Amino acid sequence: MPRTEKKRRKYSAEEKKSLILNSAIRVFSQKGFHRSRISDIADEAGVAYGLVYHYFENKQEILHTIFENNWGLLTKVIDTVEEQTDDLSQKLLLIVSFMLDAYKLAPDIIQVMVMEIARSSKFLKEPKIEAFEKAFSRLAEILSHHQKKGDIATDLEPKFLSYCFFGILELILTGYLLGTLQPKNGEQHEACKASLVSIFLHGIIKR
Amino acid sequence: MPRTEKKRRKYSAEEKKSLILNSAIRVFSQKGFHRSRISDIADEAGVAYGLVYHYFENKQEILHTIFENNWGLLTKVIDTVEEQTDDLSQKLLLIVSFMLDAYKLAPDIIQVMVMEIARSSKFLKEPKIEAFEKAFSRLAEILSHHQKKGDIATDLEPKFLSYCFFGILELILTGYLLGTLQPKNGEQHEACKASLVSIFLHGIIKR
Amino acid sequence: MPRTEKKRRKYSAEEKKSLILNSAIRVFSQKGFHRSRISDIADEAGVAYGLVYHYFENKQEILHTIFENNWGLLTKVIDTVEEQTDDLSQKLLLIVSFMLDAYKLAPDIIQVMVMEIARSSKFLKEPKIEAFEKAFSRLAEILSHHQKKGDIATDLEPKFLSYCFFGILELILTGYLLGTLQPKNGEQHEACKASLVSIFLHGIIKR
Amino acid sequence: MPRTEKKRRKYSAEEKKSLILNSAIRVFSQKGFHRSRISDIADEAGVAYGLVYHYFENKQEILHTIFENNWGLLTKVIDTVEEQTDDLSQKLLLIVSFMLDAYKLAPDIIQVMVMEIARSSKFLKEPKIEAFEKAFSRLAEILSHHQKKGDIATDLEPKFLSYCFFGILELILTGYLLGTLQPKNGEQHEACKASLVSIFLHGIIKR
DNA sequence: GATGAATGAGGTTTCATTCAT
DNA sequence: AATGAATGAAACCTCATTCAT
Repeated sequence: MPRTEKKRRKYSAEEKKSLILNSAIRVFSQKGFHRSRISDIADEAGVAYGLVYHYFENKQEILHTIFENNWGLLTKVIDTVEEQTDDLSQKLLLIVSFMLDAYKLAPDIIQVMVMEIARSSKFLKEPKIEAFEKAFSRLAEILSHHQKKGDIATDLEPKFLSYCFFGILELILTGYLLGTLQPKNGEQHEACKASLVSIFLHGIIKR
Repeated sequence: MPRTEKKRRKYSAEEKKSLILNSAIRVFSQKGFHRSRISDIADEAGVAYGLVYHYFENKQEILHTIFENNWGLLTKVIDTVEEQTDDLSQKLLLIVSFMLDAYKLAPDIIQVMVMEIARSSKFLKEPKIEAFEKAFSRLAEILSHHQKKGDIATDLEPKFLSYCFFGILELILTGYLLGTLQPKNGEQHEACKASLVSIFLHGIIKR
Repeated sequence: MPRTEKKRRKYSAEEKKSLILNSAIRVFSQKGFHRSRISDIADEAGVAYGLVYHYFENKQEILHTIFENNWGLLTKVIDTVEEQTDDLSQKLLLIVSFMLDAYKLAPDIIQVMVMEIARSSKFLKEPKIEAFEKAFSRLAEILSHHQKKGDIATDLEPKFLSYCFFGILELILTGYLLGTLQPKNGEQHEACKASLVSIFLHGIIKR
Repeated sequence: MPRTEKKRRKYSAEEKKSLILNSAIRVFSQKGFHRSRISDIADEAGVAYGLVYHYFENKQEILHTIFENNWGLLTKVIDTVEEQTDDLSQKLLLIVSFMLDAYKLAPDIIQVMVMEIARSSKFLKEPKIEAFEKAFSRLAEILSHHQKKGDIATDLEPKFLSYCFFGILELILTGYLLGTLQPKNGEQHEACKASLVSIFLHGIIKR
């Protein structure tokens, strides 16, 4: 019977959970959270739908886990940006890079984060909005620091700017996701990142 | 007493439809589209839920109607902006004004448009994405015109800029809606609009 | 105002009721009773659906009226057959003629009578089954009379034969209605009637 | 106590499906298809109504399954009749026997087949009419064979005769189902079958 | 761990019928 | 007589979740 055992033991518990989570991301991304059934996720993962409940409390918790796993990454990037450089434009480029590269690597995750979580956050328990808020605040702090340094015009509110910055990123990603904006590749992809930073820093006016 | 007749026919058909539509906007805005039941809408309007089906095919059509009614307004604003002025910054200000004022006047509508429609557009029928796309394209045309005039840096793609611009607006509104960003009033509200245009045109860097 | 009056008075009350009834027959025949909505009938008649309730108690009563109007005709034919001739085969031919001609003249009525009323009679109030029963009994009486006269084999139960006879007619009509059996025209239509009588009287065996 | 375990899994999946199907037959037969609710079926089967949807797409599919399961039996009987005997009257007796015995064994099934399916077939998807048609055609072929053999009068169309034959059977069964015709038992039941065959073959005229 | 049968709350939708105008 | 807005019971169906095996 060890042979059969092995077949079943192809994945460890943690791997199985991951498998289900990734299936969920794919399914949510394709059909949207509300239109996705637990059985869709289970089918995608190739497991019985009852098993999903071994690893997750309920459907909502799956979405929550996706959020936790990935939003943390952004937070971490923003947090470590300070350590990497002192240059404002470099800092912004790191954030832009992270997000656009993330789209390249895992558009499904971005889809879910942007579309499903942002959308429903208003109706969720407080903690999720707080998490969002934290990222915005951290960037605001960075901007505030540079404002004090004299890099940024003093009549602009850092928090407000933080929303502007992420707004640009979010809608560019949305355009990519909807297929109405063509994502670039290779060098152009990098140029695109620089462009975004430049637009935010210097605007679009020809100087 | 015919004038004060309270039971039925207080409203004309068109008014009743409007009543239901506005109730739907309020309910969708408070609970989100998926969490809203037809009976919630009917209760809010003070009618039997069967009546909702007298005026609308189904729940989705209510959302669709909200979209049609309001997205058209934005499209019209963008379309008429050209006739009002030749100045790029004035044009952008008109658009910004329309959207931020709309939030002031009817935050519920903005909530529904941004959260329920914009973010779930991927799952909607094609035509809706097209409608979105049209607004982006119209702005892109305007920007393209000014690029040719020499107002805008030539290395920037108008369509891309169009997404940046609306992205800023969208996330500012989202911040207002989530309550994480404080909307301003009166003069400051106007200053805020000018700020947004200025950020887009000249960036945030101190000159 | 007499002019307007006239327009409205195009139909008398009785004519309007007839109009609705005939529309109902057409609609029931096409969609079946349960799938037909009152509004379908009203549309077909070109009136408001509320008006249907001026002339009929409810939907069921419409069906009931169709039954009453038309089943009576068959009963009358069976009842008067005795007066017309003494010959068994002539009597049966009169009944067959009536039913097959009725199909030619008004297949919709036959459709409704056969499909909607016969089928649901089990679930209706007693009276309807009684009415059916009466037609079968009357024919049974006629057959019984001829049995006593020595025309019909004595080991056959007249009531039983009555069901056989109507069964033949009913399924031939059903075949016509379903389009799986080709109705004949003109002379062949008459020959068909004679055939049916002959089959019932002498069987199908070659003599 | 595992043997007497009463809560769940008393039946295998296939048995449970059968249980629901048989409950449906009973309910349809008593109340008619349209008047039967899914919950009636579930109650009759002693299960939650959601379970019905575990085994069947929808209500219509239940009816369809009943049809498939049982119409197939008749088709098979007609198909195998040729192998059993060369005598026309024996062949017809086998078919008559099958149908009248089926009524004895499972009047509910006959009720549903005759009342709900046969009579509403016009509104069902094409395939169902085709299935009916096939049985009629098979009998027509058999009759055609005997016509060529010289058993049956040459001026009669086999397809037409096939409708006559099934018409007789159908209305006799209808009489039984409506309770307006007394079904016989034992020997008389057998005599009744013979009678039907004889009527079809030799008619009712005293020779 | 794994399965999928079983449950039933919850929501949508239909449409016969009523009734003010 | 005529209209169609209004009502709400009724039924279907979905699917998250539980739980015996």
